[in-house]
Amino acid sequence: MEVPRKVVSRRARPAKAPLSQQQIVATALELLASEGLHRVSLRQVAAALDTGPASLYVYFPSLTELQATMLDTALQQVRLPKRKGTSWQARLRSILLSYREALMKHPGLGLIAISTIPSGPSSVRIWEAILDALAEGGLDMDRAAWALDQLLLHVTAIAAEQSAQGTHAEGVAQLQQTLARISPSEHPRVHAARRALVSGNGRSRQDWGITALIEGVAVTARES
Amino acid sequence: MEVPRKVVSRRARPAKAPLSQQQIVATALELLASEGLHRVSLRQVAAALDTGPASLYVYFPSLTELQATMLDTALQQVRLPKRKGTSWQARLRSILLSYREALMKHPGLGLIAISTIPSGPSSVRIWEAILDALAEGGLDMDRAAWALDQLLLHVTAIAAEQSAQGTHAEGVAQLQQTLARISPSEHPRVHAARRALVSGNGRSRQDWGITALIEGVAVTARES
DNA sequence: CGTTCTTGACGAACACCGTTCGTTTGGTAT
DNA sequence: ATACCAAACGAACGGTGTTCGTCAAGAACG
Repeated sequence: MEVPRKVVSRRARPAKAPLSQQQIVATALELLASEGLHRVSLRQVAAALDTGPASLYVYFPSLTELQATMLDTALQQVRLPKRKGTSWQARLRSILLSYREALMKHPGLGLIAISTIPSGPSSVRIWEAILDALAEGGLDMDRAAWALDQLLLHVTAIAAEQSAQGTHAEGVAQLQQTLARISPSEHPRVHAARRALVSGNGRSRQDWGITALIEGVAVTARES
Repeated sequence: MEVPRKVVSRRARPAKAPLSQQQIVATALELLASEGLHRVSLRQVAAALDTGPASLYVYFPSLTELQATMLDTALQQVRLPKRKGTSWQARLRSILLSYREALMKHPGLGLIAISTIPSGPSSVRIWEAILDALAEGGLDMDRAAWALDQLLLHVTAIAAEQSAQGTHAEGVAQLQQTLARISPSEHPRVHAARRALVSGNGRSRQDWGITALIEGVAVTARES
């Protein structure tokens, strides 16, 4: 049995790929949606583009930079409500919910988002909208800046948590087991709430958390 | 030049290590504190213990499990206030601040915490204290369970964010650069707040965020 | 039209990583 | 003294991000 030494003539593949930043990012996001985060490596993305890992370094200086671009691209889909008759809290809430949705659309993006500081053009656009809502709520600039940070942090954390759990759901089983073994005498509150702690699809819990944080922000605005 | 084939006699190293779970975890935490998170690999921990990576698998089935144990060990240091004359909000706040401090003591632990669901004995102890405070605040069980989840998530996110930034601070520079280029006409709010967005040591901002979230939780309790 | 120059593509290699397999070994029970 | 057993571990497998030097194709220029 003889090993064919020469590869297919370079002419066999018609023109190869032009290869561009956008194409790479699109492929990576596609891969992220179909496979998990742990399958999105530089090499896998390169393989999906039918090339080697070194080729991508022409367009991105590092994997981190690629991920940042992926994140910014995904954040383009965040919808910003027009300034209408709704309250500023409602507007804020709708932005944050859209933000969460954008992150969750590609599982794993949440973990990327919490490891980097998003500062792409999409982010700036979102910041503007959030600051606008906060200003209408009466927060001064410093408070608004703090609020912006903490609000986005919270939403990002929600997405990250879900990303991680989606990846390896064995941690949930671990939690259930722990809760089942709780001693009623030693930890009565936990024991009583052991069902509530794992109930819910998470969605309503997250919604409630976001609302609560906005409410808290509003309260500190009033008493300032 | 001849390669010395035989290693040092096994007798040279007096009795080797007894090697135990606790010792491994302690070494790993030490390594995490001194070096960064990216230096805490199975192999590095094993090397610090003067052994090979395979040896650790006797005590931990995977790196993830090791990290979970590290996390739980670190959370043992969270201080729970006695039920005194202070308000339930103040008690809750003090627990969460201690939680944050425990995570931040070892940079990188935050990222571990957000990727796993802490369910060790230390966590249960903390849950009990938090649920107790929330019950005093008048929250019913389901709400309290949600609040517990969101509060710990937020604190964990704070620690994770700081862990990531500490690892590679070049993202901060990226942010500063982005803010410097903001067009005043296109994004007036962001431009006006560009200083406030990077000011502060983060500590006061985080404190404020935690307080705001607690406040929000309290509000929803009142109106339930 | 022929030649130089630039730049994207990429094969190969480096130093890591988590994990597994099979063997060795030291202490304990028989 | 012997048999056993679990801890220790050397070596390897398949993966990772990144770097380096080379190659080819197109542009620019004489």
